[in-house]
Amino acid sequence: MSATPRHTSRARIEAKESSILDAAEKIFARAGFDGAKVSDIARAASVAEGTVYLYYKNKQDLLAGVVGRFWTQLTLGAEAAIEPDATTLEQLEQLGRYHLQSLLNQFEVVSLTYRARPQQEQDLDQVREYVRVFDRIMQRGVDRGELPKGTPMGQLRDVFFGTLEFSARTLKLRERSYDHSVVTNLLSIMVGSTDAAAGKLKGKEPSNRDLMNTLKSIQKQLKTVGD
Amino acid sequence: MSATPRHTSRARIEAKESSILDAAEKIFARAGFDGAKVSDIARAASVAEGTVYLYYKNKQDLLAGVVGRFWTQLTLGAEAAIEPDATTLEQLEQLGRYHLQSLLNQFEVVSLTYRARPQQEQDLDQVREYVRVFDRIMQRGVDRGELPKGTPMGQLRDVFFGTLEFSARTLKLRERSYDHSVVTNLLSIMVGSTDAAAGKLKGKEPSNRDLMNTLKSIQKQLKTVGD
DNA sequence: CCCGTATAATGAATTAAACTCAGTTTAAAT
DNA sequence: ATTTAAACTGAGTTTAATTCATTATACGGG
Repeated sequence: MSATPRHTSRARIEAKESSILDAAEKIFARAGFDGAKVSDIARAASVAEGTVYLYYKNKQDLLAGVVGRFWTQLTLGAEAAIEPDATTLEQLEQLGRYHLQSLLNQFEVVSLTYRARPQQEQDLDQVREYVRVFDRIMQRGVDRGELPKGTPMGQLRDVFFGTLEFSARTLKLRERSYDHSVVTNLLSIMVGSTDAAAGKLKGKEPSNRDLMNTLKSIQKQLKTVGD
Repeated sequence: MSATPRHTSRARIEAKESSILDAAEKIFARAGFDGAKVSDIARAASVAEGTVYLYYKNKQDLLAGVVGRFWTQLTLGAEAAIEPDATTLEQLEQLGRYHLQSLLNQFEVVSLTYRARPQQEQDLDQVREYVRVFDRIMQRGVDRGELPKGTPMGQLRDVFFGTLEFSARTLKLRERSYDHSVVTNLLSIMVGSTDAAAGKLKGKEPSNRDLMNTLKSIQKQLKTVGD
């Protein structure tokens, strides 16, 4: 008698919760957090206002639900977008493309992330989970010998996500659409630095040819954009 | 009779406005935007609640005032922190240090920036003004010949500010204090890419020695941090 | 198939806090 | 000292989040 749900199937409840989240996402994205009324969200979900509060403690918590689900889905999408057999560099490019494209496509929801919990409490767990996709790629790169042992992953993670996020804002601000060169350029920069570190840690002097190729690819990529 | 202020000196009014902003900054930083009550802000400024609304249309507008003043002061501080005669690289390092330190010291106010106006209307003008400090350094670097003519300033600006912002969040999250190596590593990466571009645009093959020095400096800096 | 009842849902009532505005005070020009 | 427009005040209004007493529903057992 303990494991028996006394009422209402799990599926039914989850469907309702999901429809509330759908409605909330729509209204929050349209009107922003302050502009969104819980009564509007309830109406959009075909539910009474009080029902929302059965599923979420308050409006902030509802926002956290929307944002959390978004990042969870993003994690799944990212994992699907990455080919397991590709090289580390290719995987980073796949993640970079996917990330930038997602930031642009769902700019409003991403923006809501920063309203979720300013810095109080534990940060959004789902965001941390997403970031691990990057960490896994890098770790595998090190394990495979494609990246030097001492690669500063934490630093590069901030470079990767920080740059993409600011690039997305810049693109939005200038009303431009997805631009693949942003990702390519970013990777050129990161690769330059990891290659450099790799050279030393492998203990062999890189040949002039190797160096020139690295630098040429960097310079080639950088040229395609300009300001 | 037109230019004569009929009542109350400008200085007096500006002092009051400033004291309201001081109070608002204190309360917003302490409690966050939603947690801050206008009545608390009014009390902290020794002013009636209605008076706040004589100076600011609403609570959002008050927040914009606080955030705007912050970035304006940041611009002044940045300009003071940069030695006019230093090389471009040194100036970038000075700006980077100053920026990261400011982000960490005033983390709460910086966070409020993103609540100010999600993406609606024109973005905070004062933030744009601040960003120009970076642009001026880069432009001067190009003019002086320290940076290649085709340096993609827009891209590098996103790398610079994006990385520093995410690094600041990471440091806060891990409860670490200012770490200069973050700036140094970032510059190594950026310099690597500009040097590469410079090599081509100057039309001369970089010597193996030059390349090795660039890469060694990058690798040296990267080594100091780790994850 | 119907009943009992625990769970889920409702929406009117409560509360909290942003915002307004009619009345009062103040600064400075005369 | 008087005048008066600008500044200020804070009680009252409004809006919207949150609560909770009441009603509806799902479903296991009879």
